[in-house]
Amino acid sequence: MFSLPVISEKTVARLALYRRLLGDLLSQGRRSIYSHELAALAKGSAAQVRRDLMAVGYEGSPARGYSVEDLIGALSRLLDHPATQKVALVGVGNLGRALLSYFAGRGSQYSVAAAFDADPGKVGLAVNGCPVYGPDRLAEVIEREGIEVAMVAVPAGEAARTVHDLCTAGITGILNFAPVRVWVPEGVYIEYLDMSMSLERVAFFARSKRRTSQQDSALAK
Amino acid sequence: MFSLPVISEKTVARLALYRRLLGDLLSQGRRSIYSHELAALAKGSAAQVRRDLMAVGYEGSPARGYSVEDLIGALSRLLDHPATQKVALVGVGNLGRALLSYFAGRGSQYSVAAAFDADPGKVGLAVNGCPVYGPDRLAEVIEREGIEVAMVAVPAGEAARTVHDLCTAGITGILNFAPVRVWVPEGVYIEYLDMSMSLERVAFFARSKRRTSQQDSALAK
DNA sequence: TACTTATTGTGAAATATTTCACAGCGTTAC
DNA sequence: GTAACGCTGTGAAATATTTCACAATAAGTA
Ligand SMILES: NC(=O)c1ccc[n+]([C@@H]2O[C@H](COP(=O)([O-])OP(=O)(O)OC[C@H]3O[C@@H](n4cnc5c(N)ncnc54)[C@H](O)[C@@H]3O)[C@@H](O)[C@H]2O)c1
Ligand SMILES: NC(=O)c1ccc[n+]([C@@H]2O[C@H](COP(=O)([O-])OP(=O)(O)OC[C@H]3O[C@@H](n4cnc5c(N)ncnc54)[C@H](O)[C@@H]3O)[C@@H](O)[C@H]2O)c1
Repeated sequence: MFSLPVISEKTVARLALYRRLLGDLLSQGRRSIYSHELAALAKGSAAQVRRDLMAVGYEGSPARGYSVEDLIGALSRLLDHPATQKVALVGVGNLGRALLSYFAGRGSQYSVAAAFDADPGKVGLAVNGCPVYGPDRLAEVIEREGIEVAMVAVPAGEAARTVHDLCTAGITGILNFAPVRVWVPEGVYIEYLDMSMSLERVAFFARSKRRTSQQDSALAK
Repeated sequence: MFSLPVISEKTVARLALYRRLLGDLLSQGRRSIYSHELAALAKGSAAQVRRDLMAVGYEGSPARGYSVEDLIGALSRLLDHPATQKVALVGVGNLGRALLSYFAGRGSQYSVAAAFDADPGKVGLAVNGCPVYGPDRLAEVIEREGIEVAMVAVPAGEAARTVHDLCTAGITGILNFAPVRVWVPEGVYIEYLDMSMSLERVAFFARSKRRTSQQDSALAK
């Protein structure tokens, strides 16, 4: 039993990416892989891959590299909850429905066990197999199901209240799709997934790319 | 006419956030703001805000801070295209439809001018005011509309082909929602918006939070 | 067996990012 | 008028992250 070496947010993001890439590789029948190969897939450097994997505790062999299967296992032990983790969704609108279909579809580590919506017409339905409750039952259902992580897809004006209620109900991790920053207490991790800001970033760098690179001919192939 | 001081990806992300926060502020009637106030909203430091704003070229006054309105203008001149920018969407499924409703709804800088889907039953429809074309018309429509940025929401297996076609059609910025890494030529900027990886990150840090902090009582309020 | 080769794990260097700290400057108060 | 205040812009220090470089090592070869 030893304390985690404090893994940086950036490293966790890359470890999750490695696992995804390794999963593809495994399904293609690949048994082992070298750091420089994984680096090429992840668009990073071999040294970075090795450095990141130090945090995981899994060791490869100089001759064979890393066992794809074992490395996925080691990453999963680090990244995943021991049991399949239940997730809540608040806001079953256009985005919420897409999320339900996405997370229902795949045999994922995560299952959306409860959804909440203020629209009485939606309460009581089951969307993609997930029951929809009224927001008044938030605390009760979250406690009963043992849910610790939630996704927020309510209108921007409702997000602050929703996030506060989730924190009160004992949630410790929140993925917020509403384009507003909200306060959370110590001990709660919140991440913002803001699609328009992503699009702004893409548009910005698209323009600077265009300005600085003439070699679009690389496409010729 | 002077060359941009090469703004880092992280800085651009924060500048976009500042603009969003300033927009909220402006609509609340706020006229000016100090770096430490903006920092508090953005969960950063005052020094970081000032450093970031150096890249924008806008200067505040020691007495009044920054004019909210003028700063939004300066950020927009840096971040935005001179004209409202047209965006393409490929894949009008569950996620694609949500995106169309989202970007149609707001008087955004970005307008989704064309959508593409392989399903013949969807071709010819207008979803949220956006026409849906067949994938065979990708190059033609993108050229005609002068589109430079695209969002990809097709199934994972189709993403590589779709991205390649977009690059060939002259797109220089791509926001990819499909959970696969794909190759793009020099001169094209691609960003991955991977929701399951975001959720994994949230679940991971939710657990480490829980382990390290007892002061959930901060919620008491 | 001994030699060759290619890779890993990691200390140390290099680089990128963030924070510190303070000179300089409008504004306000007297 | 001028002193005091609290801010901005920025060089320099501190910190975080990435890359370099190499000893250690396992496998293949003869
Ligand atoms: N649609 C997208 O693709 C998209 C993209 C990026 C961001 N977003 C953001 O995600 C959020 C949801 O977007 P949407 O398009 O699904 O909106 P939507 O209006 O279609 O859905 C919002 C849902 O939230 C429910 N709701 C409202 N208040 C609630 C409350 N207090 N508790 C529980 N449920 C409540 C409504 O009944 C509705 O079903 C918005 O903040 C939006 O800005 C959406
Ligand atoms: N639904 C979500 O909330 C969600 C969340 C995260 C990621 N994603 C990813 O986004 C992508 C789309 O998800 P979805 O739920 O909308 O799937 P979906 O199956 O509902 O929609 C996919 C759409 O793409 C179209 N399509 C297929 N091949 C095409 C091609 N070659 N050219 C143009 N159109 C094509 C299909 O006709 C369909 O309309 C997937 O890669 C998925 O993994 C979805």
